[in-house]
Amino acid sequence: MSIATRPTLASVAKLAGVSASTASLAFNDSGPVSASTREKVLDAARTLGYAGPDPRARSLRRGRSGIVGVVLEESLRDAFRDPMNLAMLDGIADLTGPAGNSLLLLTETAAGRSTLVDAPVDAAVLFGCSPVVDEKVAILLRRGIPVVAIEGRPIPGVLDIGLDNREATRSLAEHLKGLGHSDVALVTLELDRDRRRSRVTQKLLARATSHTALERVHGAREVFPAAGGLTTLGSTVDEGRIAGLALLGDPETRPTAVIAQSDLLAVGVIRAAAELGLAVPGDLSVVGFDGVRIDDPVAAELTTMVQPGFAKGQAAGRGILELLAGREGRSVSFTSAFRRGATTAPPR
Amino acid sequence: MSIATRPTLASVAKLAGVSASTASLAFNDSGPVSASTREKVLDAARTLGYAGPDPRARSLRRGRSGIVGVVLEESLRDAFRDPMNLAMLDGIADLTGPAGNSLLLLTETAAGRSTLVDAPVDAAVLFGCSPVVDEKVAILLRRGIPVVAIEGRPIPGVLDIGLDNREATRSLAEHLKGLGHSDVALVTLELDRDRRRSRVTQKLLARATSHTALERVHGAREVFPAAGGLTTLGSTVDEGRIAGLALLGDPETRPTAVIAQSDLLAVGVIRAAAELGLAVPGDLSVVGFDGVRIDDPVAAELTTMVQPGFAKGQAAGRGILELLAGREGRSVSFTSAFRRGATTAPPR
DNA sequence: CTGAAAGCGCTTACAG
DNA sequence: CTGAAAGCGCTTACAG
Repeated sequence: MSIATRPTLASVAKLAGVSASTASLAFNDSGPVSASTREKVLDAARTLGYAGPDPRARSLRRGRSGIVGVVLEESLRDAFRDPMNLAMLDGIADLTGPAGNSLLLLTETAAGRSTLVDAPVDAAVLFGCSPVVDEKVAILLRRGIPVVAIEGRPIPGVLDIGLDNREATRSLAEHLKGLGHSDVALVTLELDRDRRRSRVTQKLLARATSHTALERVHGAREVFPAAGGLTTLGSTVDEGRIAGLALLGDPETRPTAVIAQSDLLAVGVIRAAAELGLAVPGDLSVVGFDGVRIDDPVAAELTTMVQPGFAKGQAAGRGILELLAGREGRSVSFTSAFRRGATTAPPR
Repeated sequence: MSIATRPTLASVAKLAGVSASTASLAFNDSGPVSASTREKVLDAARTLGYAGPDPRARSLRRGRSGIVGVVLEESLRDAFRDPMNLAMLDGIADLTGPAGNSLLLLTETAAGRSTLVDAPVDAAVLFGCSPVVDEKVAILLRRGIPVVAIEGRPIPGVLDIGLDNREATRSLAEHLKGLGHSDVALVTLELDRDRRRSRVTQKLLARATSHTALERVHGAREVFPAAGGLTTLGSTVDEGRIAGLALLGDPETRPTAVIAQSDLLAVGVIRAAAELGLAVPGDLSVVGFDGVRIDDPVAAELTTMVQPGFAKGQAAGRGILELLAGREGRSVSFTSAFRRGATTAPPR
C-alpha cells in the first residue's frame, strides 16, 4: 500500500514536460497533438500509473455525466420480474447506450436520502410513476434535466410516452361482452402505494395514484360499469393466483370472466382456477394485458392486448437523446393489438 | 424559455447576503447554521429557482459519486432474463441502497467508448466477467476504485464472491452415476464470447473465458471424464430447447441423462424431450443448476443445485461497503445445496 | 501544434 | 454561528 497520492493530469503533464491542456488533448484526442508529444504524455502516465482523466472532474467541467436515470417505484426485484419492464429498459438502452449513456437504477424504496435528486444524471426516465415523485421531478426540471415519463400521469414539462390503456382494455371488455359475459371481475395492478390488497371500490379509485391501472379500470368499466374486483401488489403470477383464489372461491359470487391487468396476473388467475377445479375457458374466461413472452405454456394461449414494450423504451430513449441535444422531443402514444387466444369463450 | 443562466449556490448566497460556505451548510445541514440564516438561504433559493447543489460538482469535491457500477457481459435483456442475476442484483441493492448508493448498469455491448472506464463510479461489481474486461478492471484498480467480482476468474486486487461450481456439479454427476447413468451429455452456459453454439471440445475448453461454465464442466467430468455436449448462447429456456433438440434427436447417440448448467436450460431440454416424445425421467434424466423460482411447473420439479443468489449479492454489496470504508473486504465463497426433484431416475 | 488562464459548482478545513 | 480561501481534476476557448 503506497501512501502516494493518486496521480492527476497535472502531474502527468509536469512529468511529460507539457502543459495540462496538451496532456488533456492527448488523452481525449480531441485536438491536434503531435505523435511525439502524445507518446511523451502516455509514457509519463504509464510511469505514474495514471489511468486517464477522472470522470467526476470531467463531468463537472463538461456539464454531462453520460448517465440516464431510470426511476422505478418498486424494488428492483419486483420491477424486473415483469418482462414488460425489461423490454422497455432494453429499448431505452438500445438508443441511449450507443450514444454513450449508461443507465442508473433509481428506486424510491432505496435510501432515505433521495437518490433521484442527488444523482448526477443528465436525464431521467420515469417508469409509470405516481405523483409521489412529482416533487422530485419538479426539482429535476428546475435543474434543466430532461425528464421522460412512460405511461405517467401527464406532467407539464415532461415528455410522455403513452399507451392506449383505456381503449385497449375496453377492447378486451367488448370481446367478453360479445361472447355474452356480463358478470366480469377485475384483477388490477397496484392502484396506490398502500402495499395492500383490497377490493376495487369507488373510494379506492378516487385516491388511486397509478395512472395505468386506473385507465385500465376505466376502460373496463366503459363496457361493464358495475365491474368490481380486487387489487394486487403488483404484476406477478403469485399475486394473480391470490386474487384468483379470493375471487373464484365462492360459487355464488363467482364471475364468468376476469379481466386481469397483466399477463402475469392472468396466468396466476388461471392457476387459481385450475386449483379450484375450474376449466378455462369453459367455466371461466380470462384476459390479460401486455402480450409478454413468458416461458409459460399458459401465457402463450392468453387472450390479451399486445403492447410494444421494446418500442416504447426506444421511444423514451429517442426522446431523451432529442432533449439532451436541445431539441424539442415529441410525446408519442402507442397502440396495443388485440390477440385472441384460447382463454376466452361464451359463458356456460 | 428563459435565457437566464441556471442559478448556482454562489448566486443564492449572494442574494441571501451570506457566504457560499454558509449557504452550502444550510443546504446540507452539515454544520451549525442559525434558523434565520437557513431561512434566508432557502428563500433566496426559492426566488431564484435553485434546486439544490449540483451533484456533479459535489461528487468532484467529495471524491464520491454515490454510484456503484454493475458490469454485465450480456445485453440487459439477456442478463435479466435469468432470475439468478436479478436475485444477485437485488442482493447488492439491498446493502448498497440504504448506504446511499445507486446502481449503474454497464454492459460491454453498449458503446464503442468504454462506459465502464468513463463512468463516475465509486466501486464496481463484476457479474461473472471474463478476461475481456481485465484491462478495464486494471484501470479501475489503478484509479483506486474497489472492484468485487461475483464468480469471476480470481484477479489480484479484486474481492471475490465465489460459488462451489465444480463441487456442486460433481454432486449432480455423482447423483446421476449413483442412479446408474454412464452416458451423460452437458448443456453448458456460454463458454466464450464467440456468440455461437458448438460442441464441447477440448479445444473450446482450452480457450474458454467463462470461469463458471468451465468449472461446471470440470465438475461433471470428474465423474464422467468423457462427457461431451453442446454450448449455448446463454441461460434461457429457448437455448436449452435448441440444445436439447440437437442432443436428443438421434436415438443412436442419445444420452440417458443431461447435465444442464442452469435451471432455465434444463427446462428447455425437458421441453425438447417432450417434443421428441421422450419421458422425463423415464427416458431421460435432466438436472439443472441454480434452484431459481421460475413460474414454471416443470422448474419446480427439477433436480438441481440450489445456490444462494440473493446472499451472494448481499455479500458483494457488503464487500463494496467495506472497501469503500477503507477496510479490507473479505472474499467469501458460497455453497450450493442438492435438491432432489422429479427429473432424475435410473436409465431404462 | 502548444501553453497560460479561467472556470465548471461545490465543500471543507481554518479563522474568527 | 459565519466568512475568506483554497482546491477537487479537468476541459475549453483563446493566443501564439
